[in-house]
Amino acid sequence: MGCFAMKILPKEFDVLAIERKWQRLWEEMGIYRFDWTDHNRPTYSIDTPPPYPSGEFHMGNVLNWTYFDIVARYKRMKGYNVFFPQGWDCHGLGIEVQVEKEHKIRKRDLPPDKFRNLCMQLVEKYIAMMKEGIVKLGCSIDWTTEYRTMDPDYWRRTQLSFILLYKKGLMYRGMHPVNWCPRCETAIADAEVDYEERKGKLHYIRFPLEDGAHLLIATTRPEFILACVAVAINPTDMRYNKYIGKRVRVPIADRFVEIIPDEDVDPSFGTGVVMICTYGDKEDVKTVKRHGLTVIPLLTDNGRINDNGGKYRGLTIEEAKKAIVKDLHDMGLLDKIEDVMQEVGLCERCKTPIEIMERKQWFMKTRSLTDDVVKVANEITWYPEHMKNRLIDWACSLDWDWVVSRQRVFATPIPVWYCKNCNEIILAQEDWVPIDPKLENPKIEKCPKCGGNEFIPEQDVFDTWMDSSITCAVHAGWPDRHDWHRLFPADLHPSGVDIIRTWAYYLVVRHLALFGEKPFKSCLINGMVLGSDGRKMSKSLKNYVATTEVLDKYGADAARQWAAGGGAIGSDIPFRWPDVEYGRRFLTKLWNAARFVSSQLQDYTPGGSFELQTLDKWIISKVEKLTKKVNEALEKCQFNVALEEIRNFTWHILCDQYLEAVKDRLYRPDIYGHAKRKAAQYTLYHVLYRIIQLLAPITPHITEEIYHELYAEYINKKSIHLTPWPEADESKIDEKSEKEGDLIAALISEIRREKAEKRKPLNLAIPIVIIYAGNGEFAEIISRNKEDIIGTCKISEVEIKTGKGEGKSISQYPEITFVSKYD
RNA sequence: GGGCCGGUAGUCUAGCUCGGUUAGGACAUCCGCUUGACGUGCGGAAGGUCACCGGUUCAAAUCCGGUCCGGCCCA
Repeated sequence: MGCFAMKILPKEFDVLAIERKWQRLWEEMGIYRFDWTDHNRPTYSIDTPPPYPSGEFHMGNVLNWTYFDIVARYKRMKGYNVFFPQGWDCHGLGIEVQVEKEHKIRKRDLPPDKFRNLCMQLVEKYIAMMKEGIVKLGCSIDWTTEYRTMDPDYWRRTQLSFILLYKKGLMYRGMHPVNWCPRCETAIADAEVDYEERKGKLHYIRFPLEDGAHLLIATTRPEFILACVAVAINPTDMRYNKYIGKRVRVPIADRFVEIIPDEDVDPSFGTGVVMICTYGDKEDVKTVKRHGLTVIPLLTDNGRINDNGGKYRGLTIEEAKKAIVKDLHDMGLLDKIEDVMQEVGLCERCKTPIEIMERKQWFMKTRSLTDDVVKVANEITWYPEHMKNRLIDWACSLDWDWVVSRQRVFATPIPVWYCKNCNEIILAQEDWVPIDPKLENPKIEKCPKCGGNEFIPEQDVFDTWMDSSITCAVHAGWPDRHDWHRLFPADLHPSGVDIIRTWAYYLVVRHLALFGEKPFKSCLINGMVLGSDGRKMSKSLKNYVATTEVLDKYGADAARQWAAGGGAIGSDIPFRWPDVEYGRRFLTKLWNAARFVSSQLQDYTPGGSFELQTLDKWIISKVEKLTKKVNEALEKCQFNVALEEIRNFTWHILCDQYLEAVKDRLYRPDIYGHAKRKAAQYTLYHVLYRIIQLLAPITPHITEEIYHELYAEYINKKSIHLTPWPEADESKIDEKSEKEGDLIAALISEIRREKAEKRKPLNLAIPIVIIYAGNGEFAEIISRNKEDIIGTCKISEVEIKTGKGEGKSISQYPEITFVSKYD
């Protein structure tokens, strides 16, 4: 090994410039690309959730991306061939709603391809913004994998997966009640419904019995009286069960319906008598199904009363409610109106109250897979573990199959036609996709059933989750690569605590249905980012902090420390400027420590002979233990633990204690000898290298910069992120030296502390220090290490006595005391 | 109503899995110091009934039961 020249780090360093430089160089070097040709290293694949580009890359994204970028970098250094893709989940109602607002149009006002183009333009704008955020955060993404779900090459896969599931009998078309947004005019899934507590009104209405008496029913939705198909009471309710089987007349609708028993009726709510309508709420759906009642559709797609509403036809729901309440009142059938709190289902995207409607829709048979979902959820490793309950609880609570069709525009087309003559479903063949049935006919001459040759394209499109719930297979290369099982199941799926019921659930159910396998082996959950006031961060609460504000002020390495250290994974993390500032101060501290090392190692060459001193062995032993702890923490995704260990070690053990203690040895080899200087150089060289390696996954930029200035030439890897991850070397763990070193460090601190307390400058020489070691063993240790003590504390003359004596005692070592004489 | 999570100095948080240090840290506050890496620093001080009640134990922030409060998700 020849001489190598370590550069002296400059005093000033521009964090943002360093970060931008490495972000550019990493991409140029292509060091984060997955190597398909490498069959030696084990693979590690991350199922990066493609974000929905509908705004900027916010602090919630920062938290999430930091988490799995740490994992990616850690695994890469551990020797894995890491696959870290990035896509964009483009389709969806959110973008459509934004385009409608921005251009003040409705989706039906334009031809579908024109509307689609407006959506794509908006998505591209947001992708550019979010991509900039991801790059600025320093994520080690393989950008050659970038994809957009709105590209036909992606929807080819969505369509293919549909065809395969249809052939397996897991997709069907049918009339079933679905959640319907009357503003967006589309079906939506359970997962897309938000619930909000609102004040409603409970109307008490008289329903005449045939014998002239009447039953008083209570309802929050009197307008649905038009679609009343039965009146239900609890069979155990002694007040009413004599009426079971009798008929009542429905006012307004002027029709007789049966009084039926239903155990779900709560006798204590309202009057204990409820009207069953098609459909006022989800309960109605169950009751109608249980009793085989007829369905009277009442609403049009845009939420107005339809032909079944008689004279109320054409009114909006609200208008109809008003009119009907008035008419009931005029007829003397309205007893009273009370305020009541009720849960209202809202469209997640536009906050319009949803309705329940029956339309022909496509469904996936998800409920038949629930047992398998539960089984797989138990096989997956969850970080933190209790999060698996969320998936299991959700899967078991689903009442309905997943409605996968949407009456929208900006989405993957459902690759199906219907024979105009016999209504036969014509499913696209596997080699026809991607295909938009609205633009192309099926590639067959005639209907296989009736021979008809005219086809009606399916107008509906897929739920966006149909695109994003096959990413594990798509990332792995399905269906184009024969070897896609190399990366499937994915090793890690990262997810937010709020989307376990959607993203994680749909991924599991789709991949199970398609391939009979779990999509990912482990699932890493991030909590929500809260504002500094402790509430969920949001623009409307005015506690929002933009990512660029943070990154441009303190840089990515500081922001990543907030994300990694702000709290445990899975728990909500408040955004705190002080955390980011502390992160930045740590970077400065690390830089200065590295600068000191670089200045002291100018003449250092690895090799040669020297003997490690107690404090050298002490810190080397401690850094091995640190390595062990960081390894254990990262294996469990305890990023906050790992970061805290490294920071405390760096700041206090290395900087405050070791560096101070060896300065004199480094500065004055003429007194202490060159071998002892070299021992300190060797120690600094190794300890600093170990620290920047352990820190590299969390703060990738500054560690890369220090690596290149100090180590690259010798280590001979073009990036610290390509160096092999350090494993703890047990042979260097040396309890005896640690014990001795702890004593020396404590003694030094105490002498310096006393000097400070006496208001003396630290560099002032102390003429005499007398140490009473308390026993022979301590005396021996202290005398063996007295040079470090003398040098660090600037002591002219030290006397070490074996017995107990007067003076100030040393914290943790009550038997040791010392006296400093300044006069 | 159900499930899950949480309640630790002025604020935020670690520790709780597997009981035993003086309950660790950050920010803020106060006092002191220009020290041949760093004043973006260093040294020091003050600040806590670990929500409450009970149990297990030689020993509980940690384990168990209950209560109260908050959050999230669901009905």
